[in-house]
Amino acid sequence: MAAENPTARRSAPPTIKTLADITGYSIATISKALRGSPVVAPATREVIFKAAREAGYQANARGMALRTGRTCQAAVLMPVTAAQNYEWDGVEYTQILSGISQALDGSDYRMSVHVVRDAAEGCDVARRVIDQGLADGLIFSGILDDDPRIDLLVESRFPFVSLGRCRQPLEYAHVDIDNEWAAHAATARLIAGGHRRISLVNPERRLSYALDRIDGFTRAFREAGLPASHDLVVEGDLSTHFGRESAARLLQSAEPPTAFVCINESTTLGVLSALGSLGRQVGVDIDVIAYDDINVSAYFTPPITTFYQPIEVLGRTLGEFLLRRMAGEEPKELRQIFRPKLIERQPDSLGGRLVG
Amino acid sequence: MAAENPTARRSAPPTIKTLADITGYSIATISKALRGSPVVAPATREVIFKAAREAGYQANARGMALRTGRTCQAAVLMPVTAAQNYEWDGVEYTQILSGISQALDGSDYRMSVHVVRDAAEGCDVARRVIDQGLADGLIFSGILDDDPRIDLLVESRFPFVSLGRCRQPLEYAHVDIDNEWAAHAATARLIAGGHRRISLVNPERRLSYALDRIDGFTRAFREAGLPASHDLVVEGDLSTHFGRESAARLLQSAEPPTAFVCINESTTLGVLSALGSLGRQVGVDIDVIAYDDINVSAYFTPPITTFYQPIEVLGRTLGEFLLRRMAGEEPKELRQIFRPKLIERQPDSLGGRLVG
DNA sequence: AACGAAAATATAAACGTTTTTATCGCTGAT
DNA sequence: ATCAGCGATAAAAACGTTTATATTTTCGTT
Repeated sequence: MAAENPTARRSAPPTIKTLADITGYSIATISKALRGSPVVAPATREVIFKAAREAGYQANARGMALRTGRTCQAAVLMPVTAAQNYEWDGVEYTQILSGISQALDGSDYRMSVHVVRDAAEGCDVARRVIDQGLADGLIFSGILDDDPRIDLLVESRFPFVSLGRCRQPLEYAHVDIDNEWAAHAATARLIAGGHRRISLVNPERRLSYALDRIDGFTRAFREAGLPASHDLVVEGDLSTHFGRESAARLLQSAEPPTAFVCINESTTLGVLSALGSLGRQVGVDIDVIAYDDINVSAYFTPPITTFYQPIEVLGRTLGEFLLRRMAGEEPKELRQIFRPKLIERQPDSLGGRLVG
Repeated sequence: MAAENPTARRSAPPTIKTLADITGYSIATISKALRGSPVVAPATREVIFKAAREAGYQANARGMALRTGRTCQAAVLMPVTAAQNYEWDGVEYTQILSGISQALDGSDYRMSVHVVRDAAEGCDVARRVIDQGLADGLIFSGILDDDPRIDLLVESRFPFVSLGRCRQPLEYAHVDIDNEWAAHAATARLIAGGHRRISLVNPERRLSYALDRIDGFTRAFREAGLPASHDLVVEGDLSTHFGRESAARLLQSAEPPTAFVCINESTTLGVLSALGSLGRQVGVDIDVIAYDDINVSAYFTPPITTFYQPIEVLGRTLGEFLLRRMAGEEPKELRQIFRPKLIERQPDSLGGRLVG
C-alpha cells in the first residue's frame, strides 16, 4: 500500500546532511532539532521537522549507535533444551516474546533474541551483551537459586529484568509468578478434597521457583497438620516425557499418589498420558491440578483444574519494566508478582471413592 | 569462570587503534589483517592476531556496521495471532527460532526477531528492514498464495529465505514441507481404511499451503475414483478453539465425517476435545490423522497417527540457507522441501464398525 | 648501480550521528 | 560607545571501522 512518491525513490536515503542542504541549517542544528534539544528556536524546529517529514528521513541507527553507544536493542535470552528430543518444552516462549515485543512497540527499541542452551551459556551471552554492548538491556528467565547472571548484571549496573527471581536479597527488576502461593493453593485444594498422597511434579531443584513450589506444597500440609508427601515430589526437565515417566512410576509404586500437582502443561500432558495408558480416569480415580501456560488445559479430556496466568502479560510487563529500567528508573520500583487465577474444572475431591 | 586478567580491566575496550599503538602498525593494516586481506604479510598478520588475542580485542559491531552497511543481523518475522485469546498458536515458533539460531551460531550473525500480527504488518516490517538496513537478511513464514513480501524482496534483491512458498514461478530461497504430498498420503490412508467422509481441517485459503493441502486431499479421492468430501473441508485460524468448534459442528451435521485430517497439533487437540465431549473415541468410532508440529501426538489419549517433521530442522535449514544466500549464493540452489515421516499409531481403518 | 615493478604499509577520507566548542548578532546595562 | 550576556546557529571533533589512494620498502632486472 502506502507507496511513496514514486519518482527518484531509488537514491540514497536522506541523512541529516540532506536535511541540512534542504533547509540551509547546519547538521548540528538538524540533529539537535530532531532530538528535541531546547536550544534550537521553535520556528527552526518547525522547518526542520517539516523537511524531515517530506524527505522521509529516518535516523540511521548505525550512526547513532556508533556515536552514542546506544544500540536501541533489547536482548532476550531464550532458553531451549538440548535438542535431541524435539519436544514441547519452551512452548510458552513465543508468548513471552510476543508480550515483550508489544511493550517495545512504541519505543524505538528492537528485540534481539539469543538462544541459550544452558545456564553457563546464558552467563556467557549475558557477559557478551554487556562487554560488546550488543544491547542496552537484557531480559532472561530460568532463574537459579543463586543465579550468576543476576550477580553479574547487578554488579555491572546493566539494565535488565528477570522473569523469576533468585532468593538472594539483591535489588533488581523482576517479574514473577507467585509460585509459593500457587503450589500452596493447589495442594491445599487437594488436601481439602480428601487427598493425602499428593505428587508434586516439579522442575529441577536448582531453579529458584522449584524451591518456591516445594515451600508452598509443604506449607499446605503443615497448615493442615498433616505430613507432607515429600516422597512423591519428582524433579526433572519439564518435558512431556518426564511427566509421563514420573507419573507411570509413581502410580505403580507401593504407595501411589491419588493426585498430581503439575508445574506446566507439558508435564501435565505427560501425566495424563500415563493415566490413560494405565486406564485411570481423571476425576474418577485420580485428580490433577496444573499450572496453565498457554490456555490449553481446557481442551484436555476431561478438562482439568488449573491455575492460569496469561503468559503474554508477563512478557508485556517484562518489556515495560525494561523500558523503564533503561530510562533510568530504579529497580526497586520494578517488581511484580502475579498470582495466577484458579480455574475450577473438576471438583478435585477424593470423595469416598478411593479410600484405603 | 574464565576471568580475564583482573588488572586494568575496567578501561575502555580495545579498538583497532589500541592494536595499532601496541603493534606499531597503522589502523589500516590492523583492519586488513583482521579481515584476512591477502595484502598483509603473513608475519605481520601473526603479530597482529597475537596482539588482538592478548588485548581481548572484539570488533565493534557499530563501527563496522556504519562503515560497511552490514549489520550482522538476520531478521526473523515471527507471526503471532491477535492477542485476545491466549492460545496455543505459534507454539512451534520456539523451535524454529532455535533452529535458525543453531545455524547462525558459527557465523557472526545475530538473530533479531520482529513480531508481526498480520500479513500487512509483515510487509511493513519487511520494507523497514530493507529501507533502514535493519538486517542483512530476512526469514519469514506464513506465505500467502500471492505474497507481497516475496515480490517486494525479490524485486529489491534483498537476501531472504521463506518458510513455505508461494505459487508464483519466482526464484527465491525457501524451505517447505511437502503439504500436497502429506495431505494426499493422510487422505489416501484413510480412504484405504474404508473412510469416505473425511474432514480436512485446514488453514485459511489465502495461505499458500492451504491450497497445497486441498490439492493433495482432492488428488487422493480422485486417484481412488471417489468424490472428494469437499463439504467437510473447514478453514480458519489454527487455534485449538477452532479445531474444537469445527469438529463439534461437523459431527453433529447430517452427514458427519468418519475421520479427520488435521493440519497441526493445536487443531488436533481441539478436535480430540470435541470428540471427548461427544463421547466419541478415536480408533473406535472415528479416526484422526494429524500433522505433528512438536512431537506431542504420541501423548494424546489414545496416541494418534501423525506425519512428523522435526521443526527445528526446518529452522536450521532456514538459517543455513540464509547464510549462504547472504554470502551471495544463487536462490536457485537454496530450496528444500521436506516430506514428513508417517508415524502409525492407529490402524486408521473404518473396518466394519461404522458402516452406513 | 639504477630502475621499475611488486609487495607492504601508511595516510586520509568516509560512513551518519552527537556533542563540545566556537562564532555571530543582538539586547541591555554600564 | 563598549561590552557582558545571551540566544541561536555553525564548525569541528569524535565514535570505530573500511577502503581508496599514496607512500615506502623490497627485490629482481638490466
